[in-house]
Amino acid sequence: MTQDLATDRRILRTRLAIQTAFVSLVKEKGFDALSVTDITTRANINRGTFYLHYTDKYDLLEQIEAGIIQNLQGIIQQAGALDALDSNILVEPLPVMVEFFEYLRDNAPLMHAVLGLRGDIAFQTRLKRAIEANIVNIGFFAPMKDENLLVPREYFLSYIISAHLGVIQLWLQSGCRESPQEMALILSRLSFKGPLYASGISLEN
Amino acid sequence: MTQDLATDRRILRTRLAIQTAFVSLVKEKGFDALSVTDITTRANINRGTFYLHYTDKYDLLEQIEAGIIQNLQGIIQQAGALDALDSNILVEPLPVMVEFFEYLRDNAPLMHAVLGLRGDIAFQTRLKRAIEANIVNIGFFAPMKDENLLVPREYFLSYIISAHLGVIQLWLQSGCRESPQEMALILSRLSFKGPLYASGISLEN
DNA sequence: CCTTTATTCAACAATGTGTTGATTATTTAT
DNA sequence: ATAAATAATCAACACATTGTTGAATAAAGG
Repeated sequence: MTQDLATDRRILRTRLAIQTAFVSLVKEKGFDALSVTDITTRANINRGTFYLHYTDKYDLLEQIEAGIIQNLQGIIQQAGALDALDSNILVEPLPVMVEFFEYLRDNAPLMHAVLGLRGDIAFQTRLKRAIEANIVNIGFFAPMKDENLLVPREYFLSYIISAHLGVIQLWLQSGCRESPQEMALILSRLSFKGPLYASGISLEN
Repeated sequence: MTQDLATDRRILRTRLAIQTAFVSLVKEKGFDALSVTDITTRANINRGTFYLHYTDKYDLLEQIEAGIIQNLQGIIQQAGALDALDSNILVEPLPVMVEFFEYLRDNAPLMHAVLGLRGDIAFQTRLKRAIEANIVNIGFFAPMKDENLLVPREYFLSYIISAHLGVIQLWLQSGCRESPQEMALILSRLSFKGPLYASGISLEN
C-alpha cells in the first residue's frame, strides 16, 4: 500500500530536472548568483514544485552533497588497511584511489559544481571529515602508532587529506586529462616519499 | 589641495565599522545568510552609506580578501630561496613560515571569516594561486629541477600548498593553540620527510 | 570660518522568497 | 480500463532585500 519514497516517476523526473538545471547554473553564474526562480525556469517546472522537494537552494545543495559523500564512503569502505606496504606503491597505485578518481571523472560536472571555483567551502570541510572518519574507521592507517608520530595525529590527517583534495580539484579544473591510474600514482608518490622528495629536492643528511 | 583617498576620518570610521560588523556577522550566521541591511544595522550606519563604499556584499568581501592577500604576499617576498637545505629544517622552522602563522594568529577573527567553516571557496583558490605565484617568483623552489620530478610540477605545487592550507584551517578552527613556531615545524616535518614518514609509517625498501 | 564632502533620510521600483488554495495532470494499483 | 491517490500547475499574497534617487544634515579639513 505505501510505496518507496520517490519511486513515482513524476518525482524522479522533477528531481532530476532540478538537479541538472542546478549543476548547469552553478557552472554558469555560480551558486551565490543563482535563484530558485532561475532553477525552475531552466528546469521547466513550476516554482511551487521546487518547494515540494526542497526548502531552499541550500537544502538542494546539501542533498546533492550528501549523495556524493555516500557514494564516496562506499568506495572507501571496500578498501582494506594499509598493511601490505612495500615499494610497489610507487609503481602500482592503490585500487581504492583509482576507483575514487573514476567516480570523480564519471561525475565531473557535478563534482565541478560542488568542488570547483564556484563551489562550496562547507562541502569541502564535510567531505574532509567524512574521508577522515572513514579511513580511520577501516583502519587504513592502522600501522600508524602514536609513539612514532613526529607530528600531532590531527595535523597529519588534515595535511594529507587536504593535499589530496587540492590535487583532485586541480585535476577536475584542468579537465581530467590524466587517467585515474596516473592520478592515484601521483598521489602515492607525493605521500609516501614526501612532496619535496617527489619534486626532486633532496635533504643533505 | 587633493588629499589621499580615505584619510577623511569619516571614511575610515565608516569602513572600519562595516568591516567589523561584517566579520562578526559572518561568524554568527555565515556569509550567505547575511544581508547588507544586517551589516549596516550592526554597524550603525545608514544603508545608503554602504553603497557609497561597496557595490554589494561580494565587493566588500573581495576588498577584505585583497587586503589579506597583499599582506601575506609581503611576508613571502621577504623570504629567500630554499638554497640552504639541511636537516636543521626538521628542528628549526623556516622564519617565513613563522611570520606567516603570526599574521594569521594576529588576525584570527578575520581569517576565520574568510577561511573558516563559513568562509569563501573562491578566496581559498585565489590565496593558493597567489602563494604559488609568489613562491615560484622568488625562486623558493629553485633547487627543483624538471628532470628530477617524479610527478608533474603543477600537482606537486597544488599538493603542498593545499596541504599547508588545510593544516592552517585546522589550526584556526581549533583556536590557534600551538605556537607559530610549533606549526611551522610541523609543516616542515610533514613536507620534507613526507607525511607518511612523519606519521611513523615506514616503507620497506 | 567656510568650503567640501561624507552621511542621513525617505521614498521608489524591481526582484526574489516562501506559502496558500483550487485546479489539472499523471501515476499507480486494482 | 478505471478509480483513487498524489504530484504538478497556476495565480495570488505578504514580506524582505536590493540598488538608486534627490534633498537635507552633519562633520571634516584647510
